[in-house]
Amino acid sequence: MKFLEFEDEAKRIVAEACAELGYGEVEVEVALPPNPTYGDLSCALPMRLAKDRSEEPSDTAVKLASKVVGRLKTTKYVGAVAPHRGGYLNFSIAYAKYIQDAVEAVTSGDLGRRDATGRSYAIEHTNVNPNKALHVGHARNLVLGDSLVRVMRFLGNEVQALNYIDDSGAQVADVIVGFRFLGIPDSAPAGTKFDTYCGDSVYTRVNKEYATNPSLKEKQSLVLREIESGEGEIAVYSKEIVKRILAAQLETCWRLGARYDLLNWESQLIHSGMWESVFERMKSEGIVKFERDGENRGCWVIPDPDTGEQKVVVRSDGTAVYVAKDIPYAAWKIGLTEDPFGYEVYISAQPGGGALYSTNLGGEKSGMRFGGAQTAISVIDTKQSYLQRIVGRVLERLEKGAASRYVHRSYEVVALSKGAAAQLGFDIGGEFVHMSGRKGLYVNVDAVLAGLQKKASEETRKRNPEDPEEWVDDTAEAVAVAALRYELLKQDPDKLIVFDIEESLKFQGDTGPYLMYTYARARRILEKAGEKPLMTAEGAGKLVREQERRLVKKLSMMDIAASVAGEYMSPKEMAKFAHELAATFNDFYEGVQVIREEDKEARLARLALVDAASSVLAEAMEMIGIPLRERI
RNA sequence: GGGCCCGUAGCCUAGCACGGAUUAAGGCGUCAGCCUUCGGAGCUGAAGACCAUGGGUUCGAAUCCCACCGGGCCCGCCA
Repeated sequence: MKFLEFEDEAKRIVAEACAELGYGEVEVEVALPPNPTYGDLSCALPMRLAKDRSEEPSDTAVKLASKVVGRLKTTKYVGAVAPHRGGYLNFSIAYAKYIQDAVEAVTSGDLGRRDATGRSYAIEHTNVNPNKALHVGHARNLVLGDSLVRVMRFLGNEVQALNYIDDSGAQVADVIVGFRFLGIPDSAPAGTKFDTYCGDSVYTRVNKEYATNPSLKEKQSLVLREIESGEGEIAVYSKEIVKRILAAQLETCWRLGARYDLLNWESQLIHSGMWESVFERMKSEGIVKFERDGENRGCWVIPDPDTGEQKVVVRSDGTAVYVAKDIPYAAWKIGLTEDPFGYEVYISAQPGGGALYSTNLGGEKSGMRFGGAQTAISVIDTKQSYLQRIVGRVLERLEKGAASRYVHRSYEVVALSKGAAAQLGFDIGGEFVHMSGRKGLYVNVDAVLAGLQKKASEETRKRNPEDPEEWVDDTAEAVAVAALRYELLKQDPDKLIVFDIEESLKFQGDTGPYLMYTYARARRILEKAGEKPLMTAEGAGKLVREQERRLVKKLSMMDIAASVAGEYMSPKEMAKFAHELAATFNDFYEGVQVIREEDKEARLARLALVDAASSVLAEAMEMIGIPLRERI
């Protein structure tokens, strides 16, 4: 938004001054000064110029500044420039004009989507095996992926949000084994969600049985074969169970604010014929080779050019391994294969969102097109990095440049603190432990949300004693989602999160609820004012307080944060920005009166500033999926 | 054995991509303040860090390079 214009102006006049002084064509870089007393923007160019010409940096800075000053009449937003003895040029914003334009831009809906690239993205996330309820580790994937979808859309890209359903793997088979061979009833007791029931009571129990009952393990491979063939009574039954579990999981996903465009079923991928055709191409291009002897005798392998190691893709019995499913799927995402799928509506309207489609085989395309994106982003945890690299390498061999269009957005997993494990009845040795669905050592997302919701509803009730129960519940639910999403998103994806239940029950400080609170506070001012905000040149001229300037400067930098978030596929940038903006607003709130300001022009201008700040905060919150409420 | 990631106050984190300003930024916790004033899920102040360690590059390193210590993960004809 306006800050970028301010930057561009500063760069321009420095470049012009350099040309005038005979420094030639120089690349002008600017940065935010470490301390606001230096100004609003700084440029270290004099230091570099001085070094090349063995001058004193401060002399160069002074010389350059004197030429830059002469050009200030050509700038709208650069109000002053000052040399600093360290060799810097420091620029200050011409605030009267800047405040007026920045606030008006926001009010008229210009949020500076100047990075709109119009690229197409296929972003895959969530991808939970349909045999259990989501745990907080899955939630990290979902929050990262869904926020990325939101950021990319904000930036003007066309995004398909994909959710891959592994309906033909061992994990699903285990649940079917439990129902069919251990006589476990296939309906959950009252009050328990079906996904939770299958994960907690069926999957873990079957895995315990495997240890003592070898014949049960044989049943698993029987079930697995039937499911994979897609035919027979067990396959039909499994499909029904998977649908029921998925329905329960989607409730949790929607609760967390995620929406998808397409479900990709692994069972259909297998029967689509894509693997066979990709495999033929891999053979003819020499990407895979058949091993005649050695330890991989009888297998098709992909050799690793770096290490000389081999990755088996087709076993000696002719069946394909796991990664062999990923290759055609990846190829489909970026359009390296024909699209074999039809698409049908799976759910006509997701809560607060559009239709959710599903692939089908041999059906109509119903006018929808998926796959074939310019760039595919797969949100998958860091453990899969090795396999994802192999996929990328194969794609690159199939088509030059394809590897750069297939991006593995990796992230570290969520582990449990000693305390959280203890609450689940596990006594662990160290300070944290990795979650395990098989052992039942995991924290259920619905349970976490329920705990957060309970605490939030107490807080909300205290503040709003007159409001109806229903409103309090709904508000508390939103606060709970805000708290969890923010906590999982704000931390760098490369860092392990050690989840602690007590620790997560915090609504103060650097949290999602803080953002909601700040937004509600701002909206309250606008509601109570009973006047229409109006930014005029006269009014803008009266906003000379430090808190007002900091606020307008911060809100005018949202597009910078969004473009960084998009460039590095790092939605946490938006979390950081939202928090900074909220803190800046609260500082303004404490120090500056709005409604009680007697001067009408100043009052209406300040109202306009509050209006703009709340709009920008809302936009940033939406990009990370934090719910907006007028009151909380 | 090969590879990837993490290490910043008592605790949790930001800053590292593109190296800059003798005040390294937040949050939790601790201590001291701010409700006759637009919502105290807020704000202000204090104490608390030789940025794991040792070298190197540079006028300048939390940031780049090398080494090393500690922690996590990956390297199946499992999925």
